[in-house]
Amino acid sequence: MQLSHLSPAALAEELGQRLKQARLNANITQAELAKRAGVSRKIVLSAEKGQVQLENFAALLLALGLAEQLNNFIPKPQISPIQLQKLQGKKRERASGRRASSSQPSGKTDEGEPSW
Amino acid sequence: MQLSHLSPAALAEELGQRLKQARLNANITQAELAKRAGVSRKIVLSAEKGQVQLENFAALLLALGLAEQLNNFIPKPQISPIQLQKLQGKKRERASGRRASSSQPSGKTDEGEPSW
DNA sequence: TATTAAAGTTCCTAATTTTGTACTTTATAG
DNA sequence: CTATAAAGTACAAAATTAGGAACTTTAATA
Repeated sequence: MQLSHLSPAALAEELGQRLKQARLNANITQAELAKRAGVSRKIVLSAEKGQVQLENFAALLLALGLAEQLNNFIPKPQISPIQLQKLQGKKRERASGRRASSSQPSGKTDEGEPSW
Repeated sequence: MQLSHLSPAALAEELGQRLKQARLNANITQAELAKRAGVSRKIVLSAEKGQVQLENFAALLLALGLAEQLNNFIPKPQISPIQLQKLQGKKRERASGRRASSSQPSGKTDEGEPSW
């Protein structure tokens, strides 16, 4: 499945469905999960539709024992190669962006180096 | 890092920080990311603190090209072994829970089979 | 097929988030 | 060190979500 081709809403919904499947695999009810996660049943209900606050979603993942898997998702931030190059000592805390050196206020603002 | 030992709030916050690091690695500003994702800059700001609606978080992931990685996180739901056993034909849409067969309305409600 | 508990819907209120603009602080290029 | 743009804060209004209880629908067991 191509998650990257989905709309934000569709992607959130997909995540909700996967959460639901995980709950069913564990064979626990929405009410039980809600209790374990310390949230209302309504949260579980809407979370499975993809409409939740990240923190509540996190609570549900924890309650289902799925938290560790998040490491595979967004791995602990690594300094990108491009940065390693530029940065001498300290780590970046802001995006760079070219200076208004003198003239040529070209249209494009970014898109210099692709991500990582 | 032991994500499973964190509180829901702390876990959400950790995810926000990782999102931020990913943005910095791509070297784009909050404003740029907001524009690309079609959300307000404030969303980016609070998302990096872990306070966002899942859908907005999804929008940011998409804008950063991190969506595919979600497959590693909550993999496409698989039917659990326990289910494969029980289910003959159709797939489960509700958690089971024992019936009130006759008497013994014991205290415990679930916790029969551990997850998967 | 009948029973019954899980899941989904509804309503109103309370709480929180999101928007948008403006201003302050601060990292970083030069 | 200085200039400047990125990041963070603040505030009021608008929008959305969350809480809680009650009620309806429906999957799954026996």
